[in-house]
Amino acid sequence: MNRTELAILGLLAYGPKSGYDIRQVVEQRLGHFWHESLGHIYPILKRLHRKGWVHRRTEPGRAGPQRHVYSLTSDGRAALEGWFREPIEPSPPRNELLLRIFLGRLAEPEDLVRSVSEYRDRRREHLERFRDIARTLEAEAAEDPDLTFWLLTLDAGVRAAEAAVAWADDALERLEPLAASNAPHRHGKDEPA
Amino acid sequence: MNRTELAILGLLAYGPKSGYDIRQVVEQRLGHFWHESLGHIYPILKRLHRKGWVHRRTEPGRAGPQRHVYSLTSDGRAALEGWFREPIEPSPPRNELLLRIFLGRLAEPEDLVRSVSEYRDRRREHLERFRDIARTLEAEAAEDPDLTFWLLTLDAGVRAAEAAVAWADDALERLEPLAASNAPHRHGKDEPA
DNA sequence: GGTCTCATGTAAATAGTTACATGATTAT
DNA sequence: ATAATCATGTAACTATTTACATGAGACC
Repeated sequence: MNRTELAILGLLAYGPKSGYDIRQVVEQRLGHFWHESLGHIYPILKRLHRKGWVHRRTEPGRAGPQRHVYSLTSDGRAALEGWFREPIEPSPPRNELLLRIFLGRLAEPEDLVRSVSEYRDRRREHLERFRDIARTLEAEAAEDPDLTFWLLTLDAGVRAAEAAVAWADDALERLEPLAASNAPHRHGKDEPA
Repeated sequence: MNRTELAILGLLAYGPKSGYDIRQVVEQRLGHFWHESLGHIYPILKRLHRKGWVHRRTEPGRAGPQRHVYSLTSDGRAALEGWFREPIEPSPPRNELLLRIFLGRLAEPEDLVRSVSEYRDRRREHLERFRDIARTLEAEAAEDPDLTFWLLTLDAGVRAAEAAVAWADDALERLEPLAASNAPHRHGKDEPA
């Protein structure tokens, strides 16, 4: 069962939505751990409809483009519930920064330092953003029955970002000396064995 | 420029390899942050050859299947060096566990608890494995010029896994009470708004 | 004799992104 | 006027996995 299908079913369980709506929700609420493009959402909605997991209604009395609103059918809800019962299998890792570090001996140390710095900055921004959102949610959605779950996803983001920043700080301490000793007088780079 | 192409170029920079060899190295050395399947490696090698980034040599005097050994050309090395100079753009997130947590109100709390427990166990195993490998490397490859870089990738894994386990522990503390109050007397599940 | 590892590759399918195409409404 | 937002969808492309197909040699 496709992950995108599940994500969409999950969001529809909270109420009917158009493809465009789904995109908004994914971007605004799931953005820190999930991503979907419109070019993917529309075909998947079509597929879900073919399978009978969603019902499609065209909003009447609209000028311009038609608005199609989708809602969960009972089959769709059953599929969603089935997913919750299934184990999650880890997705194969692909961390481009770590690939670059691993091959680090082939690179100019300054390039590694820059790569890690940029990563650290990005993760620091995430950290602040996640904390901000968590604070806002705690204040403005204090009564929401979903609050616990949302805070858990944010906390996961915060912890991961903290660990990433701490790693990057440490990595920079080890990489900067290499760049410093390399910079003053540059000959040709050593060929790897 | 394709990430798999880069990974393969990077490994070939350490010496000529066959597709099969590359698979072994990816699995054994890059396994904690990178993945490639054979069905992907072979076509990519073909493509790299077409682009003139690798040279292909068929090993003579072998019975059975031919062994094709690839090595970097200077164009290939240039491509690799270009990559080091380029910024890394973050890949769109897709965290299935967090998706499940986010939609948690739709699930049975026990299912959430199980999902998080399994995740925690998996990450704990990673943690031990990474620490093991780091210890082994420090002892057996103390002189290797790549050691620093390898240890950095492992440290990233260790820190990420530690943060993940800590998060999971905390999440379980918040989710288990929900499961407990749910389990004794189960009526129908509440419908979401 | 059977299974594991070595060794290559192709084919089919799935997943997903980006660019294209269209056009109304609303705010500046 | 013009840009942004609302709104849908398709087409082309890229990436990637899994299954299939083949066969030798080594080990048990």
